[in-house]
Amino acid sequence: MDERRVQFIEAAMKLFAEKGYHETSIQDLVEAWGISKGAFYHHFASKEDLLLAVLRYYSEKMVADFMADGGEGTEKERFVRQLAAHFSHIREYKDFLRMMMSEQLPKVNPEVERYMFRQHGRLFLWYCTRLAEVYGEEVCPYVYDVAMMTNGIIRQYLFYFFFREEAFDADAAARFLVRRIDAIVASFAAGERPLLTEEALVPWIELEERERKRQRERLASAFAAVREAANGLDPKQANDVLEAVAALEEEVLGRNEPPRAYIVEALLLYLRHQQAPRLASALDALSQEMEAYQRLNGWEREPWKKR
Amino acid sequence: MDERRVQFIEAAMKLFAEKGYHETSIQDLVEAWGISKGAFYHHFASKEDLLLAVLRYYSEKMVADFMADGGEGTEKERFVRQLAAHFSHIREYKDFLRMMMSEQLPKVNPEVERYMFRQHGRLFLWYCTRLAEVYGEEVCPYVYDVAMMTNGIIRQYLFYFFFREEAFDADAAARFLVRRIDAIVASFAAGERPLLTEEALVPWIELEERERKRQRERLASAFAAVREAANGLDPKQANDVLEAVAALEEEVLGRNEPPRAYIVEALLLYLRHQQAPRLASALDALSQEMEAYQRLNGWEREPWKKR
DNA sequence: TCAAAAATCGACCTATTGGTCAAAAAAATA
DNA sequence: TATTTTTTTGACCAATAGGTCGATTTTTGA
Repeated sequence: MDERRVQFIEAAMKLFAEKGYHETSIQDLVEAWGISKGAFYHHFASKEDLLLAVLRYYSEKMVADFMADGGEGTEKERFVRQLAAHFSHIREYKDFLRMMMSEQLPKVNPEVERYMFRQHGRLFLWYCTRLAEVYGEEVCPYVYDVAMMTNGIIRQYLFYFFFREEAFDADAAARFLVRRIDAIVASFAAGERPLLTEEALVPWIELEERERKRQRERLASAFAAVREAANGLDPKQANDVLEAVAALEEEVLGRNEPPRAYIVEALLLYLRHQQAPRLASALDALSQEMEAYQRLNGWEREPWKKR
Repeated sequence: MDERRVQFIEAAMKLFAEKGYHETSIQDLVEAWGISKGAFYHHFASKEDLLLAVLRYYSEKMVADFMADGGEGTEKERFVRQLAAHFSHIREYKDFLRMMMSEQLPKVNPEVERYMFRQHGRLFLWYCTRLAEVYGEEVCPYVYDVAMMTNGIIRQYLFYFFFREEAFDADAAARFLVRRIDAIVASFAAGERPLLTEEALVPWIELEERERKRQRERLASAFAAVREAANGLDPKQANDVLEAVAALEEEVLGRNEPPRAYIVEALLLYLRHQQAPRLASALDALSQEMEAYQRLNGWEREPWKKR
């Protein structure tokens, strides 16, 4: 990522954590960074865009770090090491955690909310699979409960860890907490019924996933509608249009990366230039669906560039 | 409390939970409630005042409800019943919890922050004493750890409980969770060292308490300074002043309730009317300390009334 | 019944905010 | 060196926010 942007993101996070998102004006940001307002808007499309970038940057960094390989040894040893690493890195994420846990996550932007929600689910699922690996098959019926409790316990301790000033032994803490989790796991022995079941959780943690799938279908049918509309054209033109549509579909649905804006825009422009009213309205619908699809996938849109 | 005010508070919480504090303008509030802006400012001194009132109202209600007597039976049975009651009332506090847990607690006002922090500590201490009662003396060395985990687990489950639509068996959930806590408690058998010790926690949970004590001392010395200054006056006047000061001290420090503003103001006015420069500056210092003291005690100031 | 007090109204004010833009400076490219 | 592109500037803008205030209506209480 643009190095300059990273610097800005880190400085912004500091301010956000100190004063809160809403209370930090762009003027503040710009002064702290020693540049002008115009320059700010050269790097970020809006204040919300900055917030999203900040959240993305830290969240991604932290989750990746959390999920890093724990090295050699048994699964449990690795798990302990993963936790310990996370605890000892906590100071790096202090600002981020403070923002996330103790105060506000602005409701300003549904995109932000959705993104954080998804991250939450991602972490939870990671706990589930990791705990299954550590404790083997016996834990599986209760894995959601164990993951829920593990998550809760760790969150709570994290909350404490950065309120305390002195250093602490992250390794000992991790071992200590895992021993508690051992006890929780062991307590399920007697064929007890779990509180959380997969079916009860699926709508919660996979709400996003499902929504994305549905949007994908909607998008596909928008493509179909454009193809349909192309039938009304003369054969030569129809052929051109269909090829362009195919390319567009490939760009948007065929790859696992964010579609390249210039390709999408170029193809749309080309298609719009085919003078055909029926095509035009189908294209409007299509571009709307494409936008929704990208938003749902949390693909970062490039900051707006003047030309 | 003013019934009208309560209605307003509840309506406001709904809006805050839906749209977020910052995104809810006074215009929105006023429209939702069907009154005018002027009327709003008749009931609340400012938007922040409203927020504080809202937070206070719900927090107090919820904590009180949580800490309600659990009825008959062994301590553990009562504890389970307390938890179950809390779980089943959750829908009443949905808005509040959503605001507190999943998203924003606006950083707008240090008073708000301090208040919520204190509530947090209060709940934690409640867990500590309650767990000690339930599990007896053996748990005492680990009670802070157990409380921390209990708190974490319950928070996390609460978070889940109100994302789920269907009803659930609060009683079963409480019993289920307490069984896990049993296991955690049992796991400490082997004379293990706790992670959290009282001395490590005291600065955290009693930071407020200590600060309040210190402020009390500062206030007392401000009173002493005024008395000192009164010595320079002629005997008759000095006597009047000393009596007024004593009355003021009684009002502010002697009772366990918020001092009545009109008494404090009247006495200050009276004292200020004694033409004595040395007294005046001591009085300035005093009124400042009094304000700080009240703020620290979280005493709600009456909404400003026009006269 | 009537005057005093409380509650309500809504036009109005000021300050600030996020955001724009034409022009200038700096950097990159040829 | 000349020219194009990127980056930066800061005055400017419209919108909106929280908040005020004198006038008006409603309620209270004797």
